Amino acid sequence: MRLLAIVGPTASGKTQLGIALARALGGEILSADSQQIYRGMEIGTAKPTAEERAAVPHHLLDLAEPAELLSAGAWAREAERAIAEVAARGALPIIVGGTGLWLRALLHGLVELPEVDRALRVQLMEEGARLGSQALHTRLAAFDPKAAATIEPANLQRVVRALEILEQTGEGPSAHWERHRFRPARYQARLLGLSPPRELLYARIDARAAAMFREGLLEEARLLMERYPGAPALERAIGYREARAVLEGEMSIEKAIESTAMATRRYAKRQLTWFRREEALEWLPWPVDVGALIGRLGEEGWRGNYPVP
RNA sequence: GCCCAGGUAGCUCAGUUGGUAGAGCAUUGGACUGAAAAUCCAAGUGUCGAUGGUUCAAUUCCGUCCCUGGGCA
Repeated sequence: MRLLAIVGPTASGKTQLGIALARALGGEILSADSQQIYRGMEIGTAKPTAEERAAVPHHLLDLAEPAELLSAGAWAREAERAIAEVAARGALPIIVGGTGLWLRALLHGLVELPEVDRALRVQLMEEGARLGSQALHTRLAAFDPKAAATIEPANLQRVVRALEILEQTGEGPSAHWERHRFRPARYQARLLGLSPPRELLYARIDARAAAMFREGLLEEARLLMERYPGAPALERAIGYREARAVLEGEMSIEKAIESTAMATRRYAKRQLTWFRREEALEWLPWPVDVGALIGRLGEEGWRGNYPVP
């Protein structure tokens, strides 16, 4: 099955480009964004607006409540289903998003494992907090030295995940990984990368952070916090955690804007690191010549059966 | 004008009983198989306010000056 994917760091213009391509090529958009899946988290996640969603069908937004957790695997299964639907309709599926792991989960699949056992995870994290990440890493090394060698002892999250796999399957993660290795590309995918010059990207991020607070992020966060107290997504997502600090009187708005922009810049940098490694990816020259790109993709047959407006 | 405290990395600061310095954050690079906007790893950076003196050697001690904050006038 053929599909297009537009990736890149946050604030690089993926949403806009996706819409332009979808309109011109008869496509529908599937978001690959780990935060835009949350209902109610609109401003802070820069979710496509109602107008944008009216212009082109969007999928995989608003899949969960902020209090819920959606695993990469669960999301990928949802995405497969949505892609099949879009394709069945004769439209070109266009994935738009910046969550590298989720893209990989969709395009290459993850190892086959049982769903995350929340209780087990909580228990292991508590142990980690008590005994230290190193101690759990030592335990992992005793059962699966290969996996332990690839995980930093200080990286509690990864150490715990590895121990979960061991507990749940009776087999160390390295055995699963070796059998899997992301080998099969499950779709005929054309990956396009957006990467504005760093200075410009950072300027856009700074402007966006300020705009979010100007456009009501605090109010949105306040309502969500009331409705979903302690929701992990609200504590984790950039912008929302800063908004919470403001609402709890721990931070000034100016500081929150600055801190949001800073965290976003760091996040964008990590996204770039992730996507740079993707060798099948074509980085589009900046600024993107959208008309030329549409022409080229159309000639190559990347289009749906929809009438081109 | 006088008194006190301070001036060290982009920022906040530590430090050197005299042998030209260091942490956190930022920045940059990297890792990533169901938390991924998460988590973790690595690296660079300095006319140590200026100037004169003492000394083999001054960012460190002494003098003068400049700047910042506070107090007194």
